[in-house]
Parts: sequence; structure tokens; C-alpha cells
Amino acid sequence: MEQKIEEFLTRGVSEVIDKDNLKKRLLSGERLRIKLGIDPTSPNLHLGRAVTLLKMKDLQEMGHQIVLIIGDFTGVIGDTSDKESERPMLVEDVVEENLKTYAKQAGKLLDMDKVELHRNSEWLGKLTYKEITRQANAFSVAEFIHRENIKKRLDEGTRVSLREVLYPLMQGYDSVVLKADLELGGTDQRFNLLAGRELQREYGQQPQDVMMLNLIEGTDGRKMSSSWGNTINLLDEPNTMLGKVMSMGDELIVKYFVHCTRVSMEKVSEIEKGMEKGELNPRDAKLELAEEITRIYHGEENAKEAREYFIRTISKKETPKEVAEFEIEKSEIKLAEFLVFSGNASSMSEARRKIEQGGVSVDEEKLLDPQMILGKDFDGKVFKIGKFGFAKIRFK
RNA sequence: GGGUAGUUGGCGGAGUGGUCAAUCGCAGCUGACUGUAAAUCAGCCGACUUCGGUCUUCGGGGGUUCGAAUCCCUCACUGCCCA
Repeated sequence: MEQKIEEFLTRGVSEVIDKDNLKKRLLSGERLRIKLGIDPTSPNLHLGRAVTLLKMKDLQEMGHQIVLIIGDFTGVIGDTSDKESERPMLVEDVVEENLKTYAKQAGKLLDMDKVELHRNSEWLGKLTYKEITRQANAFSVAEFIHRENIKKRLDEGTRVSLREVLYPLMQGYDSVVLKADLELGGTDQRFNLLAGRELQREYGQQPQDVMMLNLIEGTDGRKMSSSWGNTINLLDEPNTMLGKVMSMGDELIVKYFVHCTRVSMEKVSEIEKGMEKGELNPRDAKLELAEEITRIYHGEENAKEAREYFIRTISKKETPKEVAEFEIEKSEIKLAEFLVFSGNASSMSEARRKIEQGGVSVDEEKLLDPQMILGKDFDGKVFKIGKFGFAKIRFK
């Protein structure tokens, strides 16, 4: 048990405050209340969030109480950058919708029956100015503007709204209401997490411990973020999920093993050494990683299938067993039109480009003329389009 | 309240009367190569096209001009500085 806790306290962890206290409490057998806040602005949870969720899962398995907060209030207030936001009422609907999908996604890792679920509008919406002032008094302006990301923005001359300054108060007050013992979050959440401690003190509670987890890079090596479009989403289909993992740089393999799986640390360091010595092909390590990650969200069988699909179709460049069929109403169709029709090109221009660049082939033979007319003699043929597109044509 | 700068393609960011469908970087796409949907290299990267061209884009609207992302007016939004 002690060893397990030690791993829990270090694996993927950037910093714990206060570590000694947390360790003591975890060992004591006490049932802790673990808080995790989720911002409902985007409907998809990605693997970056899963780093934290996996930690929650560990805690849940150790018997602690998970308290999930949907930040619907903060969500409705909205992001300053989000100028075109719908009216609050509408946003509330969206939040409602997102909330459901969140529960579903979190359920892939957590036993939701045992999770306490809240929305922070339950209490934040009722706060009075008087109360907010009391909270705001717990912090100084200097503290705020010296936060790394705020300071950076101020230096760059980008706008920082007063509302943003209030954010940590809201998040911190959540901890007060829920009497959190431990809160988890990314390293970027440092200030907000610590605000919880500050406010709990202000309200006469024992301050929560705080665990900060490393942020992971997305498929392109930059920080994983919805706005970059480099995320691996928990709801991605098995083939997509496995493929996205395969498409990331080799240097992320170990980090992902550590943060996004629960493959034992011994095994992870074996893999790391194997790659360093050149005994283990990074491709194989990555494939194993990809399968493991896919397994977590889609189960053993789907993960295996996705792996096989990858090997067959991508590595060996074979045509997959099952190819989506597209039925043509007319007796013939232009090649470029077929690409658009089958969803393999978003416009005729793009279709032409793909064809002219040699991206389309049938029976190993490249088709280079976008104007080419496909007639009934192509009935049942499988087109390979680009790196991983396949489409079978059918005529009525 | 005063001053000042700005609003460009998915993002960042050039361009300041024609040669601008708009340099470049990122992301994306295609190909080559490869131990990988990694890396590297090359090309592409608004839409439509009978491949000759055509059409719609540079915050919104109006105007000047043979011609505007570039000049003028106006509206909207935003940054920064001073108070």
C-alpha cells in the first residue's frame, strides 16, 4: 500500500502541496474528498484531461470520495476571448448538453455511481457582493499580476480583464463549499488551486492539499489544447485514437506511458532503456502505447482490432477488409466528384489537387486525371485516397 | 475623460493605390523516403472551371479612382498609455 501511495504521489506529478500532509492522510485510511473541476466550454475531453482523471481513478480505487464539479457558472460567464458567445440562456443549454457528455466521458475512467457531482452555479450564483468582497480581500493585486501567465500577457500588452482576476476566487470558493481535502489540476492551474487553500483558511477550514500534474503535449508536440486541434479525444473512434497516438513524435512515447496509462513504471523504464539502446524500435513501443491507450477507452477487443487495422492498412498498405461503400445514383461520375461525394475531399478544388498530386489509386494504379469518368466498369472497385482514405464505388 | 495604435485567410503575422487570391511561420494536404500515420525532403494549401479563365475574400457600410487590403467618410470592436 505504501508503495502504491508513493507511486501515486510521484507518477506524472509536478508538485504536491503539502506532500507530507497528503501522504500522512492517504496512509491513515481516512476517506478523503477529492475535488476536480471541469470547464464545460468544449464538449470533448481529451487525453490531457485524462491525466488528471486517471489520478482520480487511482484515488477512487483507494476508496476516496471523488467530487466532480462542472464549472457551469464560470462557463456561462464565459471567456473574454469568446466575444461571439451566445446569450447566457443559450449557453446554459449548451452547458447542460456538455454536462451529459462529460459524465459519459468521465465514466470511461471513473465509477460514476460513486462520484459526487455538482455544478458550481448551485452556490456561486447566490453569492453577494459582500461575500465576494470578503474573498477578494484574501488576495493582493501583486499576487495576481505576478502569476506567470498573467504577467506574460501584461508584458505582451494583451488584455487581462478584471473578471479573470475573479476566476480563482470562484474556483477557490468551490473548495470551501465542498470541503475538499485534495484538489487536482494541471500545473497551469497552480494559482487557482492555491486559491482554494487561501479561501478555506479564510472560512476556517483546514486547507486542501493540492496536486499539480504535468501537462502533456498534443500530437504535434505543442501543449495539448482544444484550440490547437492537436488533441486525442476520449470519444475518438478506436482507429482514430490509435492512429493519432502513432502520428505523434517518438520523443513523447515515454511521457505518454507515464501519464496516460497505468503500465507499471518498471515496464516503462524497460521500454525507455530499450529504445535508448536501440534494441526496441520506437514504432513498436508506440504501437504498444497506442493499443494500451485505446484499450483504456474502448476495451481490449476494439484496441486489438485497431492495432491490426493499423498494421494491415498503414504499415503493409493493404486494403482494409471493410471499406465504406458509396452508391452513385447516375450511371457515371467524374473522379473528382466521387472524392467529394465520398467525403474524401471538402471541395472540387481539393479533390483535383489530391488527384493531380498522385493521391488516388485503384488496384495499385494511380489515377491522375480529375476529369476521368467513372462508369459501370468501376462498379465495386476500391479507391485509395491519400494516406488513409478508402472508398468503394457502387452503381445502381 | 484625454491621447494613441490597431481589426488581414484555421492560428500567428507581412503587405500601405495596380505585378495581391495576398510574403512568411505554424497547423493541414499529397508524394518520396523510412523501422512508424515519427523524423527528413519535395510539392500543394479560397471557390468554381469546358483549364482559356471566372467569381467571392483583407472588421461592417458608403465613397474617391480606369483600378483599393492599401486613400477618404462613417459605424462597430479591441489594445496600450495618461488621468
